[in-house]
Amino acid sequence: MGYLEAFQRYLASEKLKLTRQRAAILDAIFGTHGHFDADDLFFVLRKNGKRISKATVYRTLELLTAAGLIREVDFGKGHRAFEHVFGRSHHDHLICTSCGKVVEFDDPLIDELQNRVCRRFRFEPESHRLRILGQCASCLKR
Amino acid sequence: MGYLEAFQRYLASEKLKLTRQRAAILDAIFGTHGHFDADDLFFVLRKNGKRISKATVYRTLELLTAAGLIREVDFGKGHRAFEHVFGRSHHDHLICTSCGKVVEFDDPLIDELQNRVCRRFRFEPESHRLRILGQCASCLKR
DNA sequence: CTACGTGCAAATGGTTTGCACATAC
DNA sequence: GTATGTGCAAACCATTTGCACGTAG
Repeated sequence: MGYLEAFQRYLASEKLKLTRQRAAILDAIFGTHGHFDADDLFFVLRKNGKRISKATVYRTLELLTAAGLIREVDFGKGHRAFEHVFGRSHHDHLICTSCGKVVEFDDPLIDELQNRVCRRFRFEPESHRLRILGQCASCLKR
Repeated sequence: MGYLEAFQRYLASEKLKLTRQRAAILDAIFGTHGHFDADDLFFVLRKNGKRISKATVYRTLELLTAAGLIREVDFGKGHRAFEHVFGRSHHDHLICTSCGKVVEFDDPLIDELQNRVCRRFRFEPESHRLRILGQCASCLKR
């Protein structure tokens, strides 16, 4: 199942419509890799000749988050960034505090930790967000 | 060493001054527990008869973060929240996605994980932020 | 004394919203 | 046909900033 189909299912289940704007935004998102924000998307769309208002971009980002196709990530800064969820496996982030480089990683230890902590406090685990901060090899050399 | 002394040291090292406003903000912060934002602080100060402008509150929060006495935490929402660092040991957060309750925890496994990941990607670890999301016991009962 | 700090009010900037018009189903 | 969606511009709102005045060291 592709991302478009997944989105259509969500839209149908909520009695919402698939518009040309929403399809274009979806393509723009899954046509690129890595993290993006509303502004990035707005300019990618414009470069492709799609003139879609920022209001619509924001509204669609919210929709896609609710649909579980993307999720919000937070690397500080003063604005929101997002990343793909659909078609991607779980991962966390390692961030260089000097140059801002972001490396994605996955380590099974985190699940063990998550379960242990949840058991201890009687929570039902859903997900987690782990950011490790440090300096990358090239920044260390300088 | 108390938090005031720690702050004074930082100020002196940066050739900055300890004003009555800064002292009042510091007291307001360490006189309460838990997380807070600029607005909370502004109203606590006002309740105590201290009329300090929000601009100064924001400027002081930045200063205290730089001094390592507090740190920014992020629980979503559209604004910044902070928590004490001074006098507190390291911990991470377990957050209930239903009621928003925040539980602080510490588990040594996270250090092992942090070191392992950093070794793998040749990073020098500095710190991490882990949030585990789930449902708390009382929300599960409902 | 004088460099640093404060309050005020205005500016900022990402995000949201009201509304008239457009369109998917 | 009609409920939903879009574009636009205005509104929002937390945060930041310029500037004249205040004050710690």
